[in-house]
Parts: sequence; structure tokens; C-alpha cells
Amino acid sequence: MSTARQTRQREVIVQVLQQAEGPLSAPELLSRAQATLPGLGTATVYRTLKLMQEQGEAHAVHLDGEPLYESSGRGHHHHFSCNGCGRVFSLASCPVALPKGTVYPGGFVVEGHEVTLYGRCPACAAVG
Amino acid sequence: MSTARQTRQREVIVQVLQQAEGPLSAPELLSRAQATLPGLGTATVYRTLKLMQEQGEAHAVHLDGEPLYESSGRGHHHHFSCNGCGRVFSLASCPVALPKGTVYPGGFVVEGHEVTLYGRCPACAAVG
DNA sequence: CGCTCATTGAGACTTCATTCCCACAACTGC
DNA sequence: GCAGTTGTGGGAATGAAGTCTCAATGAGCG
Repeated sequence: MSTARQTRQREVIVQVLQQAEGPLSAPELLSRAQATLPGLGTATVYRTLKLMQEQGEAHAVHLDGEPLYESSGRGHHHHFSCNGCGRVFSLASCPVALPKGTVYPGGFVVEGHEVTLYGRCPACAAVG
Repeated sequence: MSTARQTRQREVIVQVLQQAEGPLSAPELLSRAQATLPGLGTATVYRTLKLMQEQGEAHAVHLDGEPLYESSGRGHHHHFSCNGCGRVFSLASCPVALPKGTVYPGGFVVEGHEVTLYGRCPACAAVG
């Protein structure tokens, strides 16, 4: 049995992930965490991410093939990918009404769904 | 200026892609095309795929990080990923009513969307 | 038919995300 | 504070997707 230890690096990684506006790529997460903890290494980020995923504290989403990570516990939500700056945001509301068990024409039984919206984030929309 | 030539391999690749039940991964596409054209190489599949994308005849979608390719010209549609067999299907109907230009709370201007449904395909639902 | 240039196949190579290795550092219980 | 174990950093290693090289092949115009 391993006793998960409380370290400065894990603390920072978790914090960065929780304060992010949406899911982050590993390099982005690393870069943001290094602002607080300059010596932080790649391996540690991945290790911590893996640990968090095993404990259900975080999970991975893929957007256009990019692997992104976000902390769990935000409930049902979807993502908004900005065509301007490329950042990804989490959205609280869900534009889809598809209760689990809905059957689609052809006999497809729906158990879950994922939605990604593309467009302009507030900042990019303001610029034009 | 290059004159795009009509070759047997391109013909087969295009056909396989058009007859597929949904987007295919490159290896899957390769494998299906090899049923008709045994000697077909990886490079040719990627080259043709790239060519088709440049000409708007095909495009890539990413599902859980898997890069999949499908032929264009099917109009607005979404995908259904089977939790049983892992295959991906194209669905004609769209469960989302989000006209381009919709503004989401917070100032997010929607320009497009992508939906993926997860569940059981007809075959897997029948089995249990 | 003959020629030229696009295309092909095979495998080496590149790129990138992620993991491994290992010596050193740092938690935690005592 | 000490011991012992877990965590860390960095660079090498791995694995997978896709691209490149190059000699051989073949499409298509004249």
C-alpha cells in the first residue's frame, strides 16, 4: 500500500488544474505550474495526472486529437473551443436533451454524449 | 502544376471511405482497401487522405484521441460510438439546436458544434 | 506507341505524448 | 531529528501517427 504524500508539486498541479478555465494540455499545465514552481519536471506532471485520474480527481478529454486534462467534480458540462485563440473553456449548460436510454432511429441506444462547441470566446469576439 | 492522376489505389481508397458506415481510422481504411488491393501501402493511404482533405473531399474527426477520416458531402451529421464493439457510425439527425451566431452565457459566440453519442449499436444492443 | 512526370511501396525517419530509470531529495511516523 | 519509503527531475526510451526518400511503375497526352 502506498501512502500518497502531500508534496508541493502535487499541490501546485492540482491547484492549477482546478483554477483553469477549462481542460489543459499537459505542456500548458506544466508551463502554468512552473510559474509557481520553476523546477517542475514533465514526468511529475504526468505522474500526478495519472494519480489523479486513478483517484477520480481528474480525467482526460480529447479535442481535435489534443489530449487535455481537467479536474473532475464539475458535473455534466461541455466544452467550447475558441477558433481565435485556441483556448478551451468549460460550459455549464448543456444544449442536448438526451436522457440515457434514448433510442435513435436505426436502433442505436444512447448511454451518454459529448458536445464541443466551436466559435469565439468573449475576448476574441470583442476584438472582431 | 500537377495533374492529379486517376489510379487504382486512389479509386479504391475513395470507394472504401464512401461506403463505410462512419469515419474510419487510417489502419482500418488501409485494411479494408487491401481486401481489394493487397499490395496497398500505408504511405499511399495517408497521401490520398491528405490529397482528399486538401480538395475538401474528406476530413478528419477525432474521437477519444483516435484520428478518423470520413468522406465529405454527407451534410451536417454526428457520430455514434459503440461502447460494445468500438465502431463509429454516422447519424443523420442532430440533437442540438444551435444556429450559427447563438451567443452562450458569458459571451461565447457559437459558430459550429460537434456531437458524439456513446452507447450500443443495433448489433450490440441485440446481444445484450 | 513512346515519353514524361505523377504515383507507388517499403522502410527509415520524425514528431510528439507519455513512461521509464535512477540517483538524490523530501515527507511522515516515531 | 531519524529512518525508511515515496516523490522528484532530467534525460533517455518507447510507442504511435504520419511523412519522407527513392527506385520502380504506370497514367495519359501527343
